Amino acid sequence: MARYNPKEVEPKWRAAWAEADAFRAKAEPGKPKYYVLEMFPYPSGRLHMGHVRNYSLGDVIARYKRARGFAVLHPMGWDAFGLPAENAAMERGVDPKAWTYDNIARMRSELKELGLAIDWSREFATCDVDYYGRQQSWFLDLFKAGLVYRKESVVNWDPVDQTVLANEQVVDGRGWRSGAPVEKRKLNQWFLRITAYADELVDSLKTLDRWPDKVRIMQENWIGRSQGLKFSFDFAGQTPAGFERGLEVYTTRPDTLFGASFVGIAPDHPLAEQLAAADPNVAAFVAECRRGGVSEAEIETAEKIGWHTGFKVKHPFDPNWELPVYIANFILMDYGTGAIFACPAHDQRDLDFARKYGLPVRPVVLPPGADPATFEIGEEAYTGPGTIFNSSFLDGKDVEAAKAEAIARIEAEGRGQGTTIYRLRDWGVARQRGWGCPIPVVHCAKCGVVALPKSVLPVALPDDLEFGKPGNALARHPTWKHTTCPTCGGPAERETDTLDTFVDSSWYFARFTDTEAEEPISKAAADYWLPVDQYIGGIEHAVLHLLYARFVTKALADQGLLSVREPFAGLFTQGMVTHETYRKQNGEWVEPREVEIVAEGKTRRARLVETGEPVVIGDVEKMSKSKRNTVAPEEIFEVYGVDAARLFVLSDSPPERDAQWSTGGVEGAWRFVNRVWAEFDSQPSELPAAGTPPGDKAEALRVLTHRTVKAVTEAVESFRFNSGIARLYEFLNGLKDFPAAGASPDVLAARQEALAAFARLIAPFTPHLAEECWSQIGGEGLVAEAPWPDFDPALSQDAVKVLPVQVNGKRRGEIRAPAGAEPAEVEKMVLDDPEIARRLEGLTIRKVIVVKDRIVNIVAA
RNA sequence: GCCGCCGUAGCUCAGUGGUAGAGCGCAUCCUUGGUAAGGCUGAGGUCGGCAGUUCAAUCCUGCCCGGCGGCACCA
Repeated sequence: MARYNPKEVEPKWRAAWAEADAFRAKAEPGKPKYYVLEMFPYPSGRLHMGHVRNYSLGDVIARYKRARGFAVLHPMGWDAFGLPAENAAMERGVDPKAWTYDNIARMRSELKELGLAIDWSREFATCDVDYYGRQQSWFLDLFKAGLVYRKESVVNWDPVDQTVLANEQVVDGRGWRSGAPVEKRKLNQWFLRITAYADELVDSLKTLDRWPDKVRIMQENWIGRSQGLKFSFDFAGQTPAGFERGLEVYTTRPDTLFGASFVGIAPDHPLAEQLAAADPNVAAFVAECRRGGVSEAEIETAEKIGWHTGFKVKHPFDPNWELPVYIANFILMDYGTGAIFACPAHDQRDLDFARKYGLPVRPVVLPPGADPATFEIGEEAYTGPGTIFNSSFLDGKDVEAAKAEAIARIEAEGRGQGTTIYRLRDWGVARQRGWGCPIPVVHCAKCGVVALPKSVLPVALPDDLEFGKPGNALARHPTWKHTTCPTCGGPAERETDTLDTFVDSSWYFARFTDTEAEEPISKAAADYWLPVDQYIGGIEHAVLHLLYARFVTKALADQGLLSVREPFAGLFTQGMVTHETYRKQNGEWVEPREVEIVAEGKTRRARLVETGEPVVIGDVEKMSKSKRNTVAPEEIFEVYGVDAARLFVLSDSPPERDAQWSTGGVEGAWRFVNRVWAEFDSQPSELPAAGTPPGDKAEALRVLTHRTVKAVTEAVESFRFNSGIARLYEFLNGLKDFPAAGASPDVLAARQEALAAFARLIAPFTPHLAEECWSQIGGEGLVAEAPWPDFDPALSQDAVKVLPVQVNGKRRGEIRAPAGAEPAEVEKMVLDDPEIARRLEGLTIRKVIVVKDRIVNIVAA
């Protein structure tokens, strides 16, 4: 008997797939198409377990859909621009371009080793000039359409990475990559007008029914649409300079206008700045407001503080009612108008503030069932539904009706307007970095900012950028930026900012549909393949990449480059790969490979392989370099083969949850691979002639086979790969009851059927093993090109059912009945059964419940 | 605070309105020409807690407890 040797078997089949060009995507009209895509990797240099999991998941889908007769597109590329290359350049003096392409070469070979059913002919990297040049082309289209603009604004500046960050890239006030506290800087910046699509980005989330709710909710929160009212207060008495037209505020609660107590402005509101310039005390207060931290915890606990400006405004519905104007630290300049009217009774923040400064608290929304005479607000604002009272013409209305009425009244008086506002900001896309896609515009002293004509594209990066020191290598290049203005022919300077790498990844899926096309996107190919039917990646991109890609798709559709308005019809967010952590007594982290686990009874202890020094087993955490709890895929491939690694990572947990890597687990998968092979190896090549009628035993095996096909098919369809694999384990265990040695001809034939199904069922998970097994039993061609097995519904269930019999809900016996037996018939069988009868002695039968093919319950007393 | 997910064997996880399952680990035994291995058998579970619906609840409903994730001074 030959031992299974993945080191020989696996490369052999990869070569066979390449030889057959098995995974080339071909648009075939009349055949249903399926586009499966995993988020493409950043070429950091090494494949990690997260990649193994991500791409194995996608590969299961790709192989399964192919077996199901779909024309499948499953491509691979590289998200190749970005800072790590520049950092490597600075640290090690290498060229970012060479570094990146070297990494790509290494990772490509590692990915190929995984045996993925990928059409490698479509591979590209975003740093290929063929790619980013075409990105510049559609960037110019958006420019022309007014979706790109430049403005001076306060931006997030990452002092470590020395670049601007988009709002989405600032997490808890820190740069998402560097972790450095972000500074505010006023810069000329390039923006993409994502807010023009805010409504559609929210509204069409509803159509993405194959996206996780979680991601849709996160995007909805991020866009943060709210309907409300913008209106102006007139000043009473003294009017500050520049505010002759009043003080504009935004509110979502115009129904509570009669509960107004004061008006608040943000510390960096123009009025506050004006006052601060004139009065050092105000300036000191504003400075104090700014000192507050930016983290959630700090904001949470920050006390509300205010400064009474001395100004007063008139209530819009009662000119004799005057409200004081405060500068308050809890008001944000970059939301709404940076000014609010406060209704303490129905807003907690306003209430905290009002209590502190002794301002009136007047309830105007009466909760259902409350008595208007006695209803009072304590330390908790009432924000629920109710009936408006104490509110003149709004009295008696519910909250929604009162909102509409208040807005109508304000609009009629010309004081303001019902408005929808968003938390979403336009996307700042310029980065002051050299290793990125150049923005195709020039600055001309005479003509200003001039977009280049498409005829001069691509604007390629120079090959001799100098990355040895911090800052923008493109800006300091001696000659690159000097050019001529396409409008006037005079001297001009190229824009030296490059595009955010999220721009690169916002359309790559469309380019994959035809990587040869002259134009950025081949309309015909995109129309055939898009949208991506199944997109797979990490949850960390829920509001970054996934939002940008949706926006760019819509914008490109409006420029006529695409037909779809949503790029990803189905989204799956997979969990992370985790591992136990280990530390020495001195607290130093230790890698799993340096540790051996010893079981002492039921407790596990760890020690260093080298010295035997005891090691503390810590928490299970995401594999990371800092905790040193990583396991290198190539070392696993070397020992157990690729299939065992794939199998384990797919079988360990549901794909959306974290998977915990363990040596024991991968060893279990490896043993499974060997047992599968042994089972196939034991099948004789001489088989009985077809048509041998199956006896009971053969029939039982056929039932097992067909049930397994059904269960695995359903599991794969619903992304429960781990369940599917669990069924395959059970299938293999079940096969042991039907050994080839000494089997009768009919059983041997049933075994052949079982194995033929088995090879095809494991093909998406362990493709190399599947080929070897398929070939062993004389399967035709490659299993990668074989159709998915069908199941016979009649065989996927038993002919004879074992029905448990309960008496008063407790199991008291069982009977065997033909499948589909009628309740009356079953009842008779049960009551005739001597064992059951014994159980019922002395009891009166009240009721007999027969659930067809399931169970019988006798209620007796 | 709001929203979402999770709680089943020692561990990692399947599963189902009716009989509780896999891998790993553990124990017993077998094999010793698959051997830095393989196989047989087995033990181990109030299915987080309480209540409700039901003939019957691990599963449905409600409340509670515990863990994880996202959002949040957004007017």
